[in-house]
Amino acid sequence: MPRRLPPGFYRRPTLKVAEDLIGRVLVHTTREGTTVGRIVEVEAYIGETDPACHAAPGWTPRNAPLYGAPGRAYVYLNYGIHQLVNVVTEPEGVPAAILLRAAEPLEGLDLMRRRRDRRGSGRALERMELCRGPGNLTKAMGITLAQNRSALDESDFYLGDSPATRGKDPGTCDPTLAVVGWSPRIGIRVATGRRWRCALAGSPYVSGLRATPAPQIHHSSVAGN
DNA sequence: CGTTCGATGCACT
DNA sequence: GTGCATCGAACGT
Repeated sequence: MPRRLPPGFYRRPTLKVAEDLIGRVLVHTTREGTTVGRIVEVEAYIGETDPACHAAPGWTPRNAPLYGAPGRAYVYLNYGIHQLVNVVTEPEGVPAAILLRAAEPLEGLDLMRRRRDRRGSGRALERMELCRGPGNLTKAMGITLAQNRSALDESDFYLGDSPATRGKDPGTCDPTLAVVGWSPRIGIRVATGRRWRCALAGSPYVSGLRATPAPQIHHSSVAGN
């Protein structure tokens, strides 16, 4: 079993946490079973001065989790349909979070398919499609608004150290060796100059491959643990 | 390939 | 009333 990342992991500069998150595993256990995915794509939303951050208008009941303790989940409803999951970063009081956008499915693929399966017609989803995109990821992993504010060091869903395996599939690797690229965040019309989307270079599990410019490779090896 | 567009719910003005 | 940190079906080329 993966080891949970401690709250201190999240109580750091958000861009650093974002980079460190690539290659970690997301685990969620429910009555239905356990699903595990390796994080390959995230986006940072930092502070009231970031116009794309939900904290831009200042504190509200909705965005309150952003101002709370790091290492907790911020889940919200998007477009009335999709539930998007973030992890809160920075010291308490600094509103910032990281949106989980895509993962490489590792365990519980059948359960993911059942959760994703759109009613009626449809071929079986490929592994690559199960957790690609923030709305798809939460659906496949069974994450809902019920997880809002939950503490990842004691919740039944959490982020952890990745298994030691690496390099079996294209674009997969250990977080201590992850080569990441930075690009503009997807789906927003403001602050497009901020390249705060971080993805595992070359991963086929990343979303928006057609829609966005290739991530800029800037670096690097991330200090593990 | 590509682009458009409807579904859908809620926070905030 | 407006505008989303989206998705995928349905079309056009």
